[in-house]
Amino acid sequence: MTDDESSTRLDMASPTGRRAATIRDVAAHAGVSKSVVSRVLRDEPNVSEERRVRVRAAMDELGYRPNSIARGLSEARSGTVGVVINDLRNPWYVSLLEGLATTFDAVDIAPLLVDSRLDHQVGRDTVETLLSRQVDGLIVVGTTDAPVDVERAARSIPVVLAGTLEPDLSNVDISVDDDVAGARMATEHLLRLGHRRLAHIQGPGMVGTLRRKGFEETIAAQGDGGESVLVEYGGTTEEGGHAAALRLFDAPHPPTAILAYNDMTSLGVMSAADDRGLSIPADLSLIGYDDTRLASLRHISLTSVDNGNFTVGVQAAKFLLQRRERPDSPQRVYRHMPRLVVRRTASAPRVEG
Amino acid sequence: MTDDESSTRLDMASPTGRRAATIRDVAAHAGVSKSVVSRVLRDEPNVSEERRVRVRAAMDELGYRPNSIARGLSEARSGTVGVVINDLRNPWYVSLLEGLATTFDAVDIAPLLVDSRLDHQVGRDTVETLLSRQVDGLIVVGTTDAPVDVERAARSIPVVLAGTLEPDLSNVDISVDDDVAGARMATEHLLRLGHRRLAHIQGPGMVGTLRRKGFEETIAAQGDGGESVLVEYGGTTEEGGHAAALRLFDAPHPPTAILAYNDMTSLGVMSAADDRGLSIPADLSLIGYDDTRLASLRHISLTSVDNGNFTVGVQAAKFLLQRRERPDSPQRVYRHMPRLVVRRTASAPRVEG
DNA sequence: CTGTTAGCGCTTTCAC
DNA sequence: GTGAAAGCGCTAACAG
Repeated sequence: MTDDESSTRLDMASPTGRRAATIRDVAAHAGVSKSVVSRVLRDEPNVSEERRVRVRAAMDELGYRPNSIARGLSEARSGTVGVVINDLRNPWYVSLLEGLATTFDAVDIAPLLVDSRLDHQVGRDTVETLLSRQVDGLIVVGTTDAPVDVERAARSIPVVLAGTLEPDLSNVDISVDDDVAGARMATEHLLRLGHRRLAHIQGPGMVGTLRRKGFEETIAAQGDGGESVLVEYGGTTEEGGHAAALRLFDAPHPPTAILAYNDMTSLGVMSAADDRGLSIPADLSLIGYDDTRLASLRHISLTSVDNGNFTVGVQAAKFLLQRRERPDSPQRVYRHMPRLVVRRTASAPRVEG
Repeated sequence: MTDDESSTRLDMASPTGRRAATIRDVAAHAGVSKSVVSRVLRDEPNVSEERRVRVRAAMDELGYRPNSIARGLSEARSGTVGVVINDLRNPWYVSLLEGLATTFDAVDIAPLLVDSRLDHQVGRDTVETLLSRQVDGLIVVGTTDAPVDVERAARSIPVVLAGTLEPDLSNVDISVDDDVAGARMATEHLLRLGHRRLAHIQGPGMVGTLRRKGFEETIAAQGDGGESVLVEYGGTTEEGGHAAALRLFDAPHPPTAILAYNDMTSLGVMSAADDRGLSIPADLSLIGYDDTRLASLRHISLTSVDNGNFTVGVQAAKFLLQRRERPDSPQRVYRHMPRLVVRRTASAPRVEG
């Protein structure tokens, strides 16, 4: 206390520098104990109104700003969650991130964003770094290249997968869209338009498998059995889509309609069509997936499946918050129902069949 | 010491839970003092090789993971910097972010990414929140809507502007590309192709002014004086570009070439050209700015000015690190020399003049 | 080289 | 209601 008194006369409000006011300074300035200030800070009830006011005033006068790091140390939490994204350059995750940020903001949690691809390049262990920063949880956005680390992390902190289904662990929640349903909607649309020569450009992983499944099952269930059905692997990139599309065009019975794995590969299909002088949608119908900002650009105007990534992000964040309360609760999966956004790249085929 | 001994028998290595091992546990396990462990942790020299090995072994056995929060509290720093972006949805910043991340990674600093637009919506004070999280610095990416907060922040921590010139404060460094030069390169390209009816779609702020300046000065300096020169305001969005382009098309002497503020507005120009049945580049040449991933999509293949955002980000991060050492050093400005990336949207005009 | 003693700024008992 | 004391996990003097 004695030295508190002496160090109190720093009286901030001055411009540059001076060490920032601490809870102790406020206490001294208001003539109360640290405890009282701490209680006021946390809006605890058991503080007389009079002193509460005094403390608030002191805080203002000193320009006091609570140190959330110190608080975290005491409370054994950091108020941050790690958000691992595999590649920032492919911006399908943007809405998802906004969903996360919005939800976490409300409970005063800050996302620590890391690009695992970048980390990988510099040989840094993404997850380990996050853990040593004491993140209160981990959100894995999209397919990760370090499933083992994720599993390890899940042993000590809540982990949620957003927009991906792997790695599937019993204590890791999942928030995704329903890829089978999304692919079904798109395929139904193409069938209804009258297409009978259809192709799918498949993407990687479980998500890729599910979208393909939705595509094939829908044709099997709703077609007349006479359809020609092609599938080519095209990865996730424009280049992959371009290459896959060219292979499809060269097939004996080239498709009149393509359902691509995502919007990026759709762009590749569009440029392949350009290369071959095929006009979209007159000669070729095309549907993408993700309904990214790309798809909605008028110049592109790509019919696409909206995967509801904002909502998926919100739900992922909620899962994390809930699992923080009950770490051992059983796995929960949220499947968002996607919807088809019809734009200008899909129409009836020029010639039937 | 005594109670250390007793609390030591937790012997981690077990799966779920158990409180994480601390420096104290390691010390006890290795039979040394906390100080020694701390020294080993920080790779200080004055530790005997033998004990160093013992400590390392103890760390491994206990699965020890340093708590960087606690370290930060001691060292009065957090190992994080706030990165404020005005709108995550416009992805021009992606490379810049990667430049930042790469540089900060190397010195073990984690970026705390916040979208000030989002914060604004929920009525949260972006900068204040970051300050209470004790960020060691602030990077403002692109135009900010809270220049006052930035100024306030600059009084207590290092602040650097990346990709923007405002607010211009004496103790705030700036890392940008040279917009006048970039616009000049693009305009020269158009002039050399033979265009004499040129237009610019201007963007907001200082950056917008500079690009316009580069455009106009180049024509004044290198044209023959007979050019027709138009400027329309188009903001930063596709919609803005679309509207501005339509106005230009309706002018008495519509341009044969347009330099747009950025790639997004260029996309708007492309769709406006679609609307009017104008073919690019046959009827209209178009150059964008930023050389985003959009521009490089084959289907778009937009000639654009590469602003070197990765480098700009790297330099911004370096400025921050340097200013951390010498907070009162004079303002420094890094201007990256951009370069023109020629693709398919600009060619010689169909008819001369 | 090593251990002891103080903190960093805050929360959290636990008496009063 | 309030305050004193202990402690979160680590670093930073300072004696030995």
